[in-house]
Amino acid sequence: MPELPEVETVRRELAPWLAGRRVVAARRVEAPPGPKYAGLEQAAGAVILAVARRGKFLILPLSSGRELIIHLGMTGILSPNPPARHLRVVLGLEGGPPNTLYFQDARRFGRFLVVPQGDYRSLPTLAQMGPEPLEPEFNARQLHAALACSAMPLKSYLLSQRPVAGLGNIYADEALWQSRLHPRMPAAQVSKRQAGALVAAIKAVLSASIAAQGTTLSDYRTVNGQLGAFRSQLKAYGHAGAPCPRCGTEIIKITVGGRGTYLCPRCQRHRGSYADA
DNA sequence: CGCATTTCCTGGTAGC
DNA sequence: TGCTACCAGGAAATGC
Repeated sequence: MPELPEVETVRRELAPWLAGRRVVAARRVEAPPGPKYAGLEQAAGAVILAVARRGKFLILPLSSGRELIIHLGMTGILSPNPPARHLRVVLGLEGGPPNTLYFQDARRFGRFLVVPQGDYRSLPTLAQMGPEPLEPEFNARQLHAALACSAMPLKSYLLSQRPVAGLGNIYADEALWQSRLHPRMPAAQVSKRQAGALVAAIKAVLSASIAAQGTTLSDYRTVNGQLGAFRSQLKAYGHAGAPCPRCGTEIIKITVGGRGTYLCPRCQRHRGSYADA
């Protein structure tokens, strides 16, 4: 599932290819009209000025004063080669090959739409998004203050994208394991010191995954069609029944906010009554 | 307003 | 083998 490291990997591959190119055609394929592809056709005729990223969203400013917004959802794949199935969008580009961008999305959770620059009224998560985790603005002071105003379980609040951008189920679990924090701990109970540990863990795990071109569990591919190699470095996610790499206790799987959640019940304890089952 | 629940969608897999 | 049932999950919509 594409989270920040996967989207950043895709962004780095797309940028040298797409920046400065004019879009000559933009059309939906095998996908019903709707908000997930709103205004897509408006991309035609405009030049792509840059390929940026905010959290898990790709943002491509256009010369027309609008922005092309792409979210890969769970199974979205961008490629210069046509997919065998589940093609949703084709973007034709001016100039020599490769000059076609294909968007494949089996489960249709992805988005590919055009909005006026900065107008994120149809994208509330993007509009309320917290700081980029790899920027200096994301630090212990900032995170501690952001967490202080939420009664949600820590992991659930991280997934909301409001305290920090870009974390999904995999990297939230990995960062919480690394910083030894329990995912069910109320966000507001995180101390300044714990916030510092969590900031360091988030920066470390995301940086390491970007260096490995992300994590492929099943669907994710880079634009070049390669697999992300970070899977072998996961410590907690997907490791139920395996020994914790730090203490040897069995990693367990619980549900937090409806999401499958992996943790070490020994390393990630906290005061209070948050049972692990 | 804030948080919880439901919805979208289909490949993969467990169970029979 | 082939069928049904159910799970996975990011973000939006809906409910309370």
